Amino acid sequence: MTRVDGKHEDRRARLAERRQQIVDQARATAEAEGWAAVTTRRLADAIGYTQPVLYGHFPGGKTEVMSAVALQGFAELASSCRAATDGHGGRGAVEAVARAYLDFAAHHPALYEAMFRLPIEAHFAVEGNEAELRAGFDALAVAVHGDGTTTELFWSVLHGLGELERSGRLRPEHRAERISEVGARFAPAP
Amino acid sequence: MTRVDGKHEDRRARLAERRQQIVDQARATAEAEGWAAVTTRRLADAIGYTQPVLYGHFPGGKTEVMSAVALQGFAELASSCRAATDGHGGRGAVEAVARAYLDFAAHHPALYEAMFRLPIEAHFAVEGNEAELRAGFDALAVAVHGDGTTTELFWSVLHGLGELERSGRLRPEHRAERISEVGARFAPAP
DNA sequence: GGGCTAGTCTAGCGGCGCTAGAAGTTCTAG
DNA sequence: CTAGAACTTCTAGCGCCGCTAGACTAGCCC
Repeated sequence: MTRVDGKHEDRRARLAERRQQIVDQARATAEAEGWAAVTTRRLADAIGYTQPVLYGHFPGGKTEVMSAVALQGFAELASSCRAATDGHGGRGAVEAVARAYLDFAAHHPALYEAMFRLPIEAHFAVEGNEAELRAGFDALAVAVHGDGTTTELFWSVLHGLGELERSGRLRPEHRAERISEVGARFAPAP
Repeated sequence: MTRVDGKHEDRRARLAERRQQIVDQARATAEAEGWAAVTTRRLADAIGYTQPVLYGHFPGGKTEVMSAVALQGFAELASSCRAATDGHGGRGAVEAVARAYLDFAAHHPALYEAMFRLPIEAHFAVEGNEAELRAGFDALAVAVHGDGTTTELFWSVLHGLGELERSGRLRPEHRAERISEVGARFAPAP
């Protein structure tokens, strides 16, 4: 039985590793050349297999791969925002989180795109994503120290800033000023 | 000479009309079935011609068509926001503009997508778009009555709210509350 | 050994954006 | 009046896309 279990274990591990390879490769390619350059053929090729193998791991095709990448993103963004509040409070925490959020969006544009450009149902279709999505929101809530509506507004500013900065619609040289003003307008009342 | 001019006039008019047909058809199809359903073949078919004719009007292909649709959108959004401030001042104006902006984004999701999902260079590549883009920003500036940075921030909240609402990430039943809070946080000092 | 299952691949479908070059039509110049 | 230039439009095709049916191997169980 141990042998059989060992085999099954092996198999599971091999599949899991390959699945991760796909996700990593997709993310890397997207970040380097954009999501349009991520095709099922290229992806399958990069891991040394053919398309049907990829579809074995992700029956939903490219969309499901993007969703898996996005899930990683949500975890990383939440963690970045939580880390940013360390040692800060009040307005300082708000600005620190804002900076962390915008840095994340700026440094991983393709990842951020997967997280927010995809219809949300695509994410919820995958098991256990809800907690991940929730965690990021909570990290913002801690910083602004407000009710749900305030947090939603805070999130919206950050998301809006990230998108507009990325598409070159805001003056890059005024970035620090914008973050400071976010602090002024969203700092919790003392 | 009048005859020759008349012919040329005719030709210009015919071409302009067909161009407009393409733009209108693209917009309608996108709004009804999403931009993925807008293909050069379908578009050409819908106006009773073939693909090369469409490419004669829009050498940049689908992207350039989207850009033309987006341009219409910028004009309409700016006009909506300007109209919203009429008869309001201070916080009232801010909330009115916010409501107008979000209504626009909610009622024309495909149009809004063309405006902001497309790289900005695509828009500037078309002659005379800069003024259109500027006009919308100015309408926001009037409402918040602040400097450039404040307006950028106000724009970011609206854009962020629009995108997150559209993708179902904010609680729909708290929409009014969010707009009211935008008013509270962005009303110009009296 | 002989059948069964799992894993993988080949080959193909329909559709995409885009374009070269043929064919038809209208205008112009001699 | 006619020959050719210029314009307009179409046919047909390229290479790529996401996705899938069915053939082929290799290892396991009886």
